[in-house]
Amino acid sequence: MRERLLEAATELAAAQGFETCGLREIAARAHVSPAMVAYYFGDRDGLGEAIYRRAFERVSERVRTLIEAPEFARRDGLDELVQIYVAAMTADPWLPKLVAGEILAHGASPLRSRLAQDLVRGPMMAMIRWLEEEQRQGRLRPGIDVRWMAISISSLCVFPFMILPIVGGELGLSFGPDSTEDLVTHAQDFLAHGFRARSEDLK
Amino acid sequence: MRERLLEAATELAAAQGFETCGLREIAARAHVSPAMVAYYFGDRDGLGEAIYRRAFERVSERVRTLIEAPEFARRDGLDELVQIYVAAMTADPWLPKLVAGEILAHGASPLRSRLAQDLVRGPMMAMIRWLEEEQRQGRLRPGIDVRWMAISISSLCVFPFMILPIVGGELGLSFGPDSTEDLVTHAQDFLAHGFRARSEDLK
DNA sequence: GCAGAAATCGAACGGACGTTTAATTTACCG
DNA sequence: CGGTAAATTAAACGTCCGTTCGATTTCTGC
Repeated sequence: MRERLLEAATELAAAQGFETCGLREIAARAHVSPAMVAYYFGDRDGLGEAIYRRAFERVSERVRTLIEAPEFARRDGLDELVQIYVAAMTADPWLPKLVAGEILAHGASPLRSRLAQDLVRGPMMAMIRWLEEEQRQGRLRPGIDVRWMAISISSLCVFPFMILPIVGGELGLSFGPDSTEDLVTHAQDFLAHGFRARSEDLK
Repeated sequence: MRERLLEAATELAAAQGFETCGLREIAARAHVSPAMVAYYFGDRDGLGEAIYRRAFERVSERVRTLIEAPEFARRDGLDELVQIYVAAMTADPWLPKLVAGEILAHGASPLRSRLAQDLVRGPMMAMIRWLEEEQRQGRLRPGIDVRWMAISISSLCVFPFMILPIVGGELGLSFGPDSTEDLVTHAQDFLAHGFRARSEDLK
């Protein structure tokens, strides 16, 4: 039943934020009594810690696996990077909401800070190091701070998932596989022109 | 005292999310009794509506004013657009959190949906129409959907404000005027290479 | 200066929440 | 089969929250 509780809590936390959903609601969705939360996780915060830890570990694992795959280095890295990001977001639709919740969270929840740190020091640092190597080899434009590059890539791939549910309808960009494919294509094209080195950049 | 309540509630909502701060806390910060909320706004939701309406109206007004300014069309629009976005974000630091809260909000709060719609139909549509005109005149690369262009520009300028408080420390990008300036410079450079038409794009 | 209206307050109410506890069911094993 | 431990529950407890209400203060117009 522990796993059922984690699933229910994750779904509800993604849908409306963990802070706003009650223990009775979570327990009802998991078809157990609210007392099970105390039994398995000690208290409400324990459940919160558990679902955030599980979520971050899953995505961290996925991204790391993809970025360390042997075929990654051989192909066009930028295009691949976009696909990895977007694939991670579509696979776990609650991910952007988790990031959003992280922003809204109270100042210093030590657990969440640590989880965010793990995500940064792991996959994000791997990406930055890869960008550095690409830049050194002349495949990316020189003179750009790779940290800002990494942030821009994240922005292009993550933020649309936040804003599209709000503005997508008005813009005629429905939120489905089609739009996801368009996003990948657009981001790849944008990054190719924005970051990739060109003949005229090399003197 | 009505204004004082709105200010206090906005500050707290930006700091920790409106849902998580109590009426007594808001009232204490405004140096009034909790009963004043009911007196001026009916109930808690009324106060929530009021602060969101005020926030969206202010930013909508600011962006629209800037984008409709006569000197805007004459200068390099892309650079200007980045400055407008970043200026709006730094002027109202709670703005990214408001967007984040919008994402986490319960499915269908009709008010918030309407506010988001106003923001899209106003400033965002103005930006898209301007992009279309620039593209038609050959100053932006052809063949790119201007809607995705607009989303990318928003992403580059807004998302860093969400993610930097989380990962900035680890990356050595402190969150101050310096980093803001770097963000503007980087985004401008990125957009210039990514979207602006070049000689080799024109055949 | 006073009457009436507007503004503000303190205290209390009812409900929801997280948590605890004692009792009951279920599962395991000798 | 029986007994012990784990799992699960229903009910109750104390607390905090949003709200209400009657009383009190402050403003306003005559």
